[in-house]
Amino acid sequence: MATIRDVAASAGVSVATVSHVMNDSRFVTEDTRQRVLAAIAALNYRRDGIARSLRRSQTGTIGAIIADITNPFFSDLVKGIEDTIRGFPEKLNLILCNTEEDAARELLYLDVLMEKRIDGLILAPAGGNVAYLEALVARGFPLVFVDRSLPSVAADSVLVDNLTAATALVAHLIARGHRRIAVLKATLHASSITERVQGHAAAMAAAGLDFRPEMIVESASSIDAAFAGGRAILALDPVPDAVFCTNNFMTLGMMRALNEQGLRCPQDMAIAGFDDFQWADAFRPRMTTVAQSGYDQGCAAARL
Amino acid sequence: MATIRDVAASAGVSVATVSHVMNDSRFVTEDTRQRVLAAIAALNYRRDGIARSLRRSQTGTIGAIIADITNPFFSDLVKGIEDTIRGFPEKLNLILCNTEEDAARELLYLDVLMEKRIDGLILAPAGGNVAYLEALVARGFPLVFVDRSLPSVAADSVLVDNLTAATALVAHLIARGHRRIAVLKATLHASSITERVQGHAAAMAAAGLDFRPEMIVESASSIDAAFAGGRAILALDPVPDAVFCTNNFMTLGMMRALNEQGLRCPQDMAIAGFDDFQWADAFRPRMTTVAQSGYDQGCAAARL
DNA sequence: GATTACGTTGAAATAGTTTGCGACATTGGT
DNA sequence: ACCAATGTCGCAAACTATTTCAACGTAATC
Repeated sequence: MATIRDVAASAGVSVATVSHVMNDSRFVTEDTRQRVLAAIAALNYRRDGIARSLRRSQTGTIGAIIADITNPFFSDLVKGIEDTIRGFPEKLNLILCNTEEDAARELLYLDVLMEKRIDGLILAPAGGNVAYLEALVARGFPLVFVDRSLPSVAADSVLVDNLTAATALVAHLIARGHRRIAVLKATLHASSITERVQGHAAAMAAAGLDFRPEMIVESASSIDAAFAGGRAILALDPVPDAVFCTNNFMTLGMMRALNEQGLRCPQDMAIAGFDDFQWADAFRPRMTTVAQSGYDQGCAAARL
Repeated sequence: MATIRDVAASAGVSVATVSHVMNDSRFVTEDTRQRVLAAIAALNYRRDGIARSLRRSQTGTIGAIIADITNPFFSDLVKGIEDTIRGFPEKLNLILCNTEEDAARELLYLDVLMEKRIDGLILAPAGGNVAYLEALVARGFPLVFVDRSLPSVAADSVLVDNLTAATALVAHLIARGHRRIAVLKATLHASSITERVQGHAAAMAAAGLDFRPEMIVESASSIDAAFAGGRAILALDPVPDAVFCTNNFMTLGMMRALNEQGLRCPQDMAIAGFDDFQWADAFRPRMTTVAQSGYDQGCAAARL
């Protein structure tokens, strides 16, 4: 691999000049510039981004630590991030990490990303690691939360109004005559999920309906786990006439449980879900969902 | 930020010793090791991965250039890659790039990833850039293709047998009595897609059915484009009794077109698709699909 | 008592680039 | 002919961790 020194020697100039033509960082006569460019082409020289980063102390990479790229919400989000950073003149790119909602894994990733000297981080926090993150923003590190946030950490965040949206969604179910509305709740230490559950409670209370705690069924945030949770809901006595699913894994798992019992939606049980997915509109049954645009959230986070 | 020099001073040893305790690269007496560790903890020192990479000439990052993270096939694939590299003792991580099937963007990404000195690359080639890639493998750079490959580039690749799978799928349609089987083809310069179309032709020929070229409708690889393509197929005369969709975007677009016309699947028209998606089994209609595991392909590629 | 061997540590070279400072050359004005 | 101003470029010092080579101290051997 040719280095900048080889190019300089080949073009008969100093390494400083080569650096300046590559970065347009000061004036160089057209003649010497052409000589340098020719040498670069002849040697097939590419500058070494590592050495460059060391000197400039910025790497041109940002990190994204999310829960699960397999979840359409997050893959939309990542797409939004990438589409946005591609617009910048500095050639940024993205290091992707999946925590699977595991705070220990999040910490591991935080450490290695910091070691890699990323220029900024977009994080859907799994919870925990609060002190670590506080220290980060205290140092002035560019951190932005997405999808959820940690109250004690003073970082920008991109969020939707989960409480209002969930309240409206459950109120809609109530308006359509449903009374026994269960919740299939993902067990996450994420502010988004707890807010959605609060929305359910608020809507029920506003309609003067009471519900017992056992109508909130928890399951891990995966389709398989939600399937089991869905079964539990169908086994409730009395059986609910509607269920509010706190994210799209919950919705899918619930749907699967319904299918398994040969029940139909919405005749036998209505399903209202948080998170839409673009595939849904080609299929039956149609469900009531609150859509949040992962893509737009990704764009906003990247701009921050 | 503390440097290794600060740690050395604080522990009363040389920087060399600090380096060696961090890397276990030579024996250090337990006493001095403890002093060093204590100094590291006291200063909250993290080593600088950039300087480290410069010296060791490896970065611990690999690149993944794929078509579109929004496509469940690719997000499964990326998940497979990440789950696999997390198992390695060196802390690897992944830089993700979406080409949207654009060879020019692929080239851009190739350049910046090379500049970043990635240790390896997993690539779903958009086509083009052949010379560039040939030069890469000639230099001994670790490149592995995934989902598709470029015949002239001598790199490892992880592929499914598209021809056999597509042939079997179309033969299945024929066995169920379908005769006029159209193809909704994604316009990609990807070997995978052309092989699937060849599979359709092979199955038709084997059954003694002939089909006219206008029964192959092309559309860009997105749901919206495939929706338009699906309309075109429904406008064919005579109208086909089945459609083979070459990837999951095509399947979704076709389904949407069917819905729009109030047609039902499979009564009015059968749909067979390449690529399954895990959401599908919760919904109606059920379709015939050939499933390929993006996850497993990602694992295999990462191991290579 | 001197030499060898071994275990442990330090000093300095190294990686490839950016950048502040200064050197040299050319031009224009007086 | 001289001075100042401007234009163009080179030198060398950063940046931070790794690694080689050499040196030190201690113990063992002849």
